[in-house]
Amino acid sequence: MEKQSDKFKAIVNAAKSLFWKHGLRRVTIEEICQDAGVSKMTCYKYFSNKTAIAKYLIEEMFESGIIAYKEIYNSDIPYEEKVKKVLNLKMSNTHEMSQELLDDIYKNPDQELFETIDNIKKRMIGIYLGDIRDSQKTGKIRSDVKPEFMLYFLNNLTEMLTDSRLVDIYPNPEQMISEVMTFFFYGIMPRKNGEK
Amino acid sequence: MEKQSDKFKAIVNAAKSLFWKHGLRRVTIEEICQDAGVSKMTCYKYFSNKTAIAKYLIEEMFESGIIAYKEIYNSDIPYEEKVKKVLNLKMSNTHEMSQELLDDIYKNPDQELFETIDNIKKRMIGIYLGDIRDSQKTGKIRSDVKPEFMLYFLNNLTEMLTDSRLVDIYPNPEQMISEVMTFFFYGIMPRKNGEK
DNA sequence: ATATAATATACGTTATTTGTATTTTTATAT
DNA sequence: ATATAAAAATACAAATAACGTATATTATAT
Repeated sequence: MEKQSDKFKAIVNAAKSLFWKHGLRRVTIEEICQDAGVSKMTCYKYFSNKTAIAKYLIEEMFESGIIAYKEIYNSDIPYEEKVKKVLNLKMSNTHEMSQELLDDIYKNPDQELFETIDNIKKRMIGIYLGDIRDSQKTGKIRSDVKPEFMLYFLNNLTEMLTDSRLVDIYPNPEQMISEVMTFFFYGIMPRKNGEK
Repeated sequence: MEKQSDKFKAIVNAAKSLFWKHGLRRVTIEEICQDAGVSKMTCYKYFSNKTAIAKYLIEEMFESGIIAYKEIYNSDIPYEEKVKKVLNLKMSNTHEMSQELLDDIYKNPDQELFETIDNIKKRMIGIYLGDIRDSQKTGKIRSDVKPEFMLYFLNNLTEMLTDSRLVDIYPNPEQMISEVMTFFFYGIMPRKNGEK
């Protein structure tokens, strides 16, 4: 029982470090098995093919992403802090996954992976939208904004935050996030007297 | 004339960044061509196959390495400084070339690349040995040491300097090199009075 | 000893890569 | 404009590599 799961973990770990470094198409199953110290047959016991391994890894990643997000959202810190932390989380997630891998996933001929990601995305959108509506009800943010617009804008923000044309303007990412965050919360208008 | 060399450079550059990142076997010629923005036929004009491109790149790299070394050796700085700089050079060279690539080269089925590197190494050994003998004649270093032993020891040093078990002992690489250098020049015995 | 699980090996089947040949496009000079 | 040369696009057979499965061998534990 425990030995099985050891092998399983070995396969998953080997696959992860290879996929994360080289993407999907450059990595072969035999290579994964070698790195995992496991025979090909054992690998096929757990996964029917390479895509299945990738699928498992991606699901696992998103799952832990959701948990990390929920932890931030449910924590007892100011709302602005939460948004900042979530943005940071999303940024680090996209960065740790190589462009190589993302490209391979989206260009994948069999659309299984694409659908997997699509499903997870839908789940996350649901969670996000729910949280935004919740925040509107409790007066954390303006309620005369469509949650969908807000979500779209947030996604756009994370893209912006990884765009070198923006990044290069600031000496460090923290300063960039601060400025973007302030803009996000208060817009470009100068603060009125009395507003903090 | 100039356009040709542009394409050539594009191919070489694309191949270099791909090889350096993924090694040899993961990279295909078509991929190189795509990245270089060049058709496959054009690529085959300049290189007969993938190995030929790698061969060119490796020769170019070692060539520039030799030039960099000679520049240090012929420069007008204290002998100890020279050795330190050469060690630094060798360290950065091995680091910039990924382990991935080195593995592929040594495991390469056709031994052309291996021979290429072997030849270059022989050339470099000749240069090194000559310089060591020269240094012995001019009294820079003890003459009762076999140059071959010295060279072997120097190569061993560069290996040590990239060994994490050693690296982890020091807060930064510079300090490590300093200590190793002092040991290399003076051994473990305390300095005699009057010696600087 | 026997059953179980993993490994090693071999192998036919696909899929990919290679290197070349042919045609089409593009650029350049006359 | 037209001829010429060079590169790109396309197509393709041959070689190679990867896939997935079957079978024999070797450990391991009961």
